[in-house]
Amino acid sequence: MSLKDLLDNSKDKSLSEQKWHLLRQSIIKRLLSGGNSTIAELSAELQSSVPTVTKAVNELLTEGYVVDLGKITNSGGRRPSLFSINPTCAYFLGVEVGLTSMSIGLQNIKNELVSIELGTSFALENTQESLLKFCNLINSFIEDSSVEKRMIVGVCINFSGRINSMEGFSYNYFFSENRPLTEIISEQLNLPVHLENDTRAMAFGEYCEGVVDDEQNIIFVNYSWGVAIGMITDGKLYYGKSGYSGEFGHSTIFNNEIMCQCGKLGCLETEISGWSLINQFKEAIKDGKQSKVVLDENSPVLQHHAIISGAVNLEDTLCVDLVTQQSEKMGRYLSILLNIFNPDLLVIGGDFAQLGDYALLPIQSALKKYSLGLVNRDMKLKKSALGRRAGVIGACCVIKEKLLFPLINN
Amino acid sequence: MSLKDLLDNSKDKSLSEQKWHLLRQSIIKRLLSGGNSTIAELSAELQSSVPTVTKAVNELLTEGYVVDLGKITNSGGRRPSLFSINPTCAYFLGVEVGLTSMSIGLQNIKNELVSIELGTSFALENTQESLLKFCNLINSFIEDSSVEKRMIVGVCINFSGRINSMEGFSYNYFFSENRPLTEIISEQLNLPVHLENDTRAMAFGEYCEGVVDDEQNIIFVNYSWGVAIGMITDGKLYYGKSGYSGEFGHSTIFNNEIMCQCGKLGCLETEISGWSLINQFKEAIKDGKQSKVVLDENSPVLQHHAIISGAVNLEDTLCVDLVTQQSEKMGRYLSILLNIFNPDLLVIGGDFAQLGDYALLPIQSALKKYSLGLVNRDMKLKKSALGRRAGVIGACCVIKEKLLFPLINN
DNA sequence: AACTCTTTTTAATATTTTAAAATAATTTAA
DNA sequence: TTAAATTATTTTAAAATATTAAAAAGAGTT
Repeated sequence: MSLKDLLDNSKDKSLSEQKWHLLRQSIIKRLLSGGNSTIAELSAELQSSVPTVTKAVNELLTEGYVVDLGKITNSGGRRPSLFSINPTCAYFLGVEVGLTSMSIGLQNIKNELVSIELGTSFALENTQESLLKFCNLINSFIEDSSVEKRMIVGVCINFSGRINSMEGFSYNYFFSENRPLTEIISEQLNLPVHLENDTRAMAFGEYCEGVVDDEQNIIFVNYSWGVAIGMITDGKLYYGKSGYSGEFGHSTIFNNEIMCQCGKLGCLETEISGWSLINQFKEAIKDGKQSKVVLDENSPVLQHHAIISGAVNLEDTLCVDLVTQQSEKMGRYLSILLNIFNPDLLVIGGDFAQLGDYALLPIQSALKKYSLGLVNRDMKLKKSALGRRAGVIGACCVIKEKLLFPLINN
Repeated sequence: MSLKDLLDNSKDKSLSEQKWHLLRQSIIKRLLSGGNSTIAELSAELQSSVPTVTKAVNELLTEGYVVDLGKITNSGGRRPSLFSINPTCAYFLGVEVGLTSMSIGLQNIKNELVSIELGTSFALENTQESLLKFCNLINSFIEDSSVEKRMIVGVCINFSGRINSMEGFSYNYFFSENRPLTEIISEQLNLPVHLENDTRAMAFGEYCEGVVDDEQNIIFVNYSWGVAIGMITDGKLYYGKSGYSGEFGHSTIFNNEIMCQCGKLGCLETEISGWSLINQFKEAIKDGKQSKVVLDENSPVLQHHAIISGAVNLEDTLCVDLVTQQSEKMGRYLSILLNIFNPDLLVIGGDFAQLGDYALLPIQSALKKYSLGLVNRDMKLKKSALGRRAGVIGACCVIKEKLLFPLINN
């Protein structure tokens, strides 16, 4: 029993075999998206007769894809059996890689988190050794988990740098000119591998298991060290042509002379981002402002966390002022996106989401001020619900979506 | 023979009737999207046997939905019959309303323009009389056309003001609090009516019949009196929550003190738009600049056209300078959209598209300068192919899509 | 004119649906 | 409380429908 034959859509079958295969897929699809169902419900929705559906469900039952949850009560009459996807029939692995640490998580097919490991220390370098170390850490995680490796059907790895999801190439880290990185890692793990942009994965995580209810048009802002957005349009993750969409942080917005990490002048990130926050903090101290927070000169990332924590935990005036100013600016420029997208929901995620209302309220008021009323009234503003687990959970959801796509979109 | 029963998806049929209905729909769908087909092709793609498909096609043939185009040659063997949608089996009406004129067009189901009337003078006012006049003009157009009214299956009307496509309400023109405007017009025309944003319709027109080849992620810029964008994401027209998406022109971009037509300060339109072009022209004349163009003080819209025509037809230095400056600015701010969308294609439409390279080249160079290289390399920049017919043709395509949606998405 | 390739038709086979009967549980009424 | 009526699922077998595979037909090629 493996998902592979269920997903296999090769055409080396006779017509009636293909149709039977399609029916089985439709049942799985229905159970995945619509939750548990009775035979009668499946029959009505899949436009197949009760005897046919019964036969197919029994087949899936003995193969282990589906489990019988027992009889349920209804408004009189014979009680039907309720069927569900067997949650242990497939698992999905999600990995998030940072510069100094990585996180790994494992979910079953019902999106239930089986195991998660956040912030394992790992030095991301552009070497063969680093790549092997990376793969070994993942393999160890799998061995330590309670799940048999053969039950894992795929892996999604999030990178913050430039990657091409479609072709499986990574440009900033683990770069390899000839072969797609996915192929190399796949060889080490012996599992299908998909590369994903970290912000996009976070957005999808919030969509599947986070703060999103029924909203179908969503902008997720990853407001952290840098700034990027992930978009869900009409209920589908948006990629753009090559999967580079969402680079909001490198929009040329300001006429300042600050050089961005990307090399251009005046990017949004030069005034609105974790790294610019540090510069603003240092500038203020130089100007004689006082603060309870002392920065660790060795680690920029720790500095960024210290300022955010200074605002939310210590209520340090300077930190609060700085994040408020930034957030209001962020709101002003997010209003451009609001006017363009008319979204149902705007989610603030990333490290700045920890600030809660310190970030959300200035953003909200700036949105009110700068966006069109009609568009602003249509939208809800919320904070990420998954926090720092968003990336890993999102990765698990992404690889599930990718692998089950032929099944889900038919 | 009317499309209605073919589109009818009501569930008051037996299972086998429903399935048969679905097969017929699938054949029509295939012929609409994939072009003409033989029975063998249909059989392979629809996963039904040749005898079954033959029976269904023969049924559609006698009902008049499908026509036999005769035998075609292939690589030896018996020559198959090629089948096509009957182009006269359904017609779609598109209407574009401006403040002083309107345009109407009629297309058949194969997107062939049967009749078009551009720039019929009509004064758009918020009165009952104006609305009745409007409907009468449409009814006259239909009578004057060679097509029987009963063969027209729906109407799409484009407005430039705020409208809610989903609910059928118009806010700026023909406003009615209680009943959706679509309902009122529908009563007068005795046809199903859909309201659409003009820029979105233009974008869809270019997608279906204009400059778009196979691109699936497209930004269409309606660069005219105002500025708005229409988006196609993953091959589908994007609306947002209520259909207000695309309001790029009212993004707060500048820190100037110019009041926009929308009432806010610093909108993109205050420096980049047809109406701002007039102000810039007058300002320049006041500063002593020379120009061959003399503006008609009575009509702002004519002024706007005069300056654009001055640049493209007279090669007037001032006009060329102004549109070049504006276009470069436009390119700079479009680069934000590029970074966010990573589109395959950026289409410049609206009145400024008449400028050709006077507009396109400055936009292109600014895009190159301000957008991310990766994203810029992914994109093609093109000029609208449909010109001022984009709105009407787009409207026809939109109403066809709306009505055939259940058929197309199954 | 025979051969090859492909579509179309035909008839046998297989599958699915339909409808009726059986089962099972709840609701109502005596 | 108990039994009948009601509601709804499940099973069964007959009927309807679609598929398969073989044969026929059509059209070009050797």
